[in-house]
Amino acid sequence: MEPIIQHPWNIDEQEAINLQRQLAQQVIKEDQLTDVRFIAGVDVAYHAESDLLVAGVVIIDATSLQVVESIVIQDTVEFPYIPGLFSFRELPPLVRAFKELKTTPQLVVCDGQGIAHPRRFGLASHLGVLFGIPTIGCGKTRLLGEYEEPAQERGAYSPLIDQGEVIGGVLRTQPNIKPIFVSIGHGISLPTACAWITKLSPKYRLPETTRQADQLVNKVSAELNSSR
DNA sequence: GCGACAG
DNA sequence: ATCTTGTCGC
Repeated sequence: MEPIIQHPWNIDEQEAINLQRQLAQQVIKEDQLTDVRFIAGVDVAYHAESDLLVAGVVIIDATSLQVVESIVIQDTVEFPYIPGLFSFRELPPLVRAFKELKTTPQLVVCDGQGIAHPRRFGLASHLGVLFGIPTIGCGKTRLLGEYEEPAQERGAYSPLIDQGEVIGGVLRTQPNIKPIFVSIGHGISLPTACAWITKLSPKYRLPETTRQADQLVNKVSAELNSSR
């Protein structure tokens, strides 16, 4: 699949921030999902002491949660890790991986935040607007916002709030286990996003999409080291 | 100035 | 993210 909008990646910090403020206006916070049969999961692994990285995307069947396709590509780091500008580091390689997909997903789950971001435009929102596809931001930790501990039952979630605005949900995917941070990426509502992440996490804390993508890039990343 | 800070 | 072994527990 190809991006529906294009913009430069070789920009500086200030230009990146301006771009986020502009593109954030295109984020849709209502459900636009249609016949969700395939869901994509993405992740990136880095090589310490080098500028190499491995980006991967897996497609899982929405019903069986089994992997039906996976793409892995190797690339070089071109942007530093700056909280708030994460997508400018991981999106370039992920876009390359998406271009090689044969299967078109109807939903994408990202390892990082969606609108739970200082300018309401985290990795998930950026990827969603770029491809014009529904996305969910699913982070293991918080970037910003305050919240109350959610109930202990699986599927329970409490609002993540910043500046008096609900920017996401702190979701309990497994009973009595540390919750994860879910937020709207693009083309989906928070309740629907939390429902999907809960469905995608029948056995573990993290959804199958990110677990599978994680295993994929880590495996390839490890083989890369041993062969040197 | 100090503390926080997705991966 | 990555650096890193064993270990307590279901």
